Amino acid sequence: MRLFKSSEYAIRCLVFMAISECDLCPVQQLATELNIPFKFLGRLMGRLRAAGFVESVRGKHGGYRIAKPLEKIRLEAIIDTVEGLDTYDRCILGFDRCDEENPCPLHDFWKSPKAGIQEMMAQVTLADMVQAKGKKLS
Amino acid sequence: MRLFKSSEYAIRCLVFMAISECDLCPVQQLATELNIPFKFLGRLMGRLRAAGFVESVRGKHGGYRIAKPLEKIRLEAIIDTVEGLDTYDRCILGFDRCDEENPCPLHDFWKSPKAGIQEMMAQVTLADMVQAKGKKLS
DNA sequence: TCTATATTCTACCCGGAGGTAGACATTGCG
DNA sequence: CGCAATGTCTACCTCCGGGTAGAATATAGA
Ligand code: SF4
Ligand code: SF4
Repeated sequence: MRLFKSSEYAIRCLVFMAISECDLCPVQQLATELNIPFKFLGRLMGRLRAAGFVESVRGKHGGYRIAKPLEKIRLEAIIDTVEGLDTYDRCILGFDRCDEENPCPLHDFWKSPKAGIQEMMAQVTLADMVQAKGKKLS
Repeated sequence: MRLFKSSEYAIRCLVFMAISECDLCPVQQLATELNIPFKFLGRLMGRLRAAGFVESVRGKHGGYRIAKPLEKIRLEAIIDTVEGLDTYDRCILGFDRCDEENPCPLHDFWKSPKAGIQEMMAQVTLADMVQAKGKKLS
C-alpha cells in the first residue's frame, strides 16, 4: 500500500489545520511544523483549494483554512483529488476488465483485503481523523 | 494498492509456468501468451532465476522452469524479490517509527486493512494460486 | 561445422512523481 | 507610500520504474 507523498502531505495538512487553534495557516507554518518542502506544499495547497477543500486569503496575515464541514471531507475524496483513484479500481494484477466470471488466480484471496481498503477510504472522514486518539503528524 | 508492473508480470509468469503443460518455457512464449514486453521480461526472468524461483536452460530449446515446490513460493517472497517490501512496512502515512503509543490519526482505521493485506501476502503460495478457480492471466 | 533458437549482458530512452528557484501579485500596517 | 508577508504561477531539475535495442554467448540439430 503506497499513497503518493502528495496524498500523505494533503492528509497531514488537513488534519493539522482542523486541529490547529489558529484560523488561517500560512504555508510556511504548515511546511515547518509538518516538515514538508515549502515550495512543493505551496502548489499542493493550490490544488486543494481548486478542489474546494480549503480556501485561501492572500496578502500579509493570509493563509489557508478548511472550507467545508469536517464530516464532509472523505479520505477517498482527498486521495482522488491528489492522485486519482485509478490504481484502486484496477486492482492487484492490473487487468482492465475482469469480473467474478473471469477472475485472475488471486481474485478470491484479494477480494477481502481490497474491500477493507475501499470501505475505509469511503467511510473515514476528516472529522473521524480529528477525533481519533492518534495525533502524530510528523 | 499498486503492485509494480514487474510484480504483476512475475506473478503471472510463475502461475503460467506452473499451469503449463510444457516443461521449459522460453521467454518468447511467455511474452507472447501473457502480452508482456519481450526484452523487459527477459531481464525480469533473470532476476527470478537469481532469486531461485526458476532455473534456466540456455541454447536452442531452452527456457525457464520453476525450481521449487509450488507451496514453498509465497506471494510475499515474489514481491520482496521484485520490488521490495519497504512500502508495505512503512504504511499509509509513511512515518519511519510509529507505534501504538504514538500513532497517526489514521492508525485505528488502517490497522485492520493493513493486517488483511499482510496476512494475504504471507499466506498465499503459488500452489494456492494454481488451485484457485480463476485462471485469467492476460 | 553451420545455423537457428535461446539466454544473458550492457547501454540507452521516456514519462511522471517529487522537489527547487525565482518572478509576480496581493494585502496589512507602520 | 513603501516594506514585509503572504499566495500564485512558470520553468526547471533529479530519480526511478518501465520499455527498447543490440551485441555476446550457449546449444540442439541438420
Ligand atoms: S480478477 Fe479480481 S483480483 Fe484479479 S485483477 Fe480482476 S478484480 Fe483484481
Ligand atoms: S501510526 Fe499506524 S497507520 Fe499511522 S503510519 Fe504509523 S503504523 Fe501506519
